[in-house]
Amino acid sequence: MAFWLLKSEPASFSIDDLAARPHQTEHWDGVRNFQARNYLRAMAPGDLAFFYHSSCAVPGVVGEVEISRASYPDPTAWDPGDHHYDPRASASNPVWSMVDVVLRARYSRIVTLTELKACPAVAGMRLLARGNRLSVLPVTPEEWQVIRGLARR
DNA sequence: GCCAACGTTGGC
DNA sequence: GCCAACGTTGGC
Repeated sequence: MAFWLLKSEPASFSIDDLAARPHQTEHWDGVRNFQARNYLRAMAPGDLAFFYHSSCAVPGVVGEVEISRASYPDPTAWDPGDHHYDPRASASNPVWSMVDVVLRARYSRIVTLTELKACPAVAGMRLLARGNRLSVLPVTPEEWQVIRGLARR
């Protein structure tokens, strides 16, 4: 079982939006970066991921989701009306993948990016690497425990 | 709104 | 295969 971090802009899709979904589940679609896609493909049902709010007033980890379905073709890639349409993709050549997630925890407070930067125990995490822009990132078991602990403070 | 960092594209 | 141009991400 592995740990991950999923970024989302709350103006587009927030953890509150996920909480409001039927069964609190959602397709994690629209990823159009190959490295991020490969991480999606490495996910297994039962894996856990932090839900991270980016490009907003207070960026940070706001909760946890569980991967409820392993990766499968992302049909938004060959929908010409979709914002993430990719002309290379088709039903026979999907190119892009997505997973399903289900909400597992909504933290009572945000573990802010500022706080993570100030925490030596997670100084090496991928999220904090210089110039990092990936929307799907691996998290180590140690980082998972530390951040989860911060959430309870 | 600015800017640094990065991935992708396309000319050569 | 190189590299400049461009688009995107995301913090500030």
